[in-house]
Parts: sequence; structure tokens; C-alpha cells
Amino acid sequence: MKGRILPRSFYARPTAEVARALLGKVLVHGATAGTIVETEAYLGGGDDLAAHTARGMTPRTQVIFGPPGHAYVYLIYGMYECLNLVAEPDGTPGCVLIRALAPVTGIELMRKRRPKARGIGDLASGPGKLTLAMGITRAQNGVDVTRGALVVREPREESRFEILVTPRIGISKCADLPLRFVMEQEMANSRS
DNA sequence: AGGTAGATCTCCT
DNA sequence: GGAGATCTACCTT
Repeated sequence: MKGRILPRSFYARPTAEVARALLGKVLVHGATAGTIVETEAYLGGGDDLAAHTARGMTPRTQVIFGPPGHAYVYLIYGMYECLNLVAEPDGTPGCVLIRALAPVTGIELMRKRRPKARGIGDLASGPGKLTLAMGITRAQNGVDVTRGALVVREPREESRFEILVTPRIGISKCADLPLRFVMEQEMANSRS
């Protein structure tokens, strides 16, 4: 029995709140699914200079200004695609970058798509990796994530976890803002 | 184990 | 013309 799909109202609130709330939810695309374990908020409004929307709307970024609960997929450094989920009410910019997933289903398919990954932990442990592993491309830019092939669901069973808040990764502007959210799983069993 | 180079799209100066 | 919300391969310790 699957968890319910997150409704559009889930996304229609402040971006940082959505980023935090997405931790522990399950991203599903086709036959693959993974638990969201790391997110970053990119704010609209112009104060956040690291956001793609900092200098207004462009053809690429117009979906971020649109209704919440949609996907924004963009190409970074010419090679890798990154998945964002649009937050805030229609007309207000703001999106959440999905930075890392813990694979749940379709792991064999993910391995096939990323043959160089060393283990489960490497399959979707970065923004560019997780889009490759789940088969997400710019073809999914602008799609509705409250219905269709690409959706976000409640987890099947509730789990308790700590949330770590840190500055965002890989940017130089506004790098001091605490807008990165990481699921901190208490692992007493990890041995190397 | 850790650092660096290379690949090559979109938007701004 | 060049930086950027990155990842991998190929170096050197």
C-alpha cells in the first residue's frame, strides 16, 4: 500500500518550509523510487543571489514563477541535470533543489543507468546522480508532480529522524544562508 | 584519501 | 567571454 501523493497545497507555502518538509518523502518516477534525504531552498524575491530567479524571469526559469507542485529541471555545467520542485503560490518564485535520495525501488534499473556507481549509497547521492539514476531529464521540465509519472508521496511508514540545517553547497553567492536540509539518520549499525 | 582537470548549456556583462 | 545550484577519471600522497 502506497502513501498518498502530496497535494498541491503542500508546496504552496514558504520555500524553506517546503524544503524541510520534503525530507523523508518518497520521489517516484516510473519504476524507480527513492526517499528524499537532502534538499536546498532557493528563494525568489531577489535577496537570494544564488537562485536562478535572482535577476528576474528568463525563458529557462519561467516555470519557477508558475503554480507550485511542478518540476523545474535544468542543465548544469553542460552535462548534468538537476531536479527542483516549485514552491510558493502561483506567481511567486521559489524552488527546492533535490540534492540526494536513498534508493527504495527499481534499484536494478538505477544500477543499469549508472553502471559506475559503487554501491547503493552512490546511486543517487548527488543532484546530477539522482536524475540519471531515476531517468529524469529536461523532458520533465514543467510537469505536474501531483499526478502522472513523476510524483512525490508520503512514506509508507512514518519514521523519526533529526534534521540538520547547514549552508548550501557548491555556490559562492549567499553561501552563508542556512537553507540546506539534511536527514540525519541515527545509525548505530554502520561499520566500515 | 584527496585534489584537480575536463566536459560544454544558459544567461549575464 | 566567462561563471555556474556538478560528476567522473585520473593523477599524486
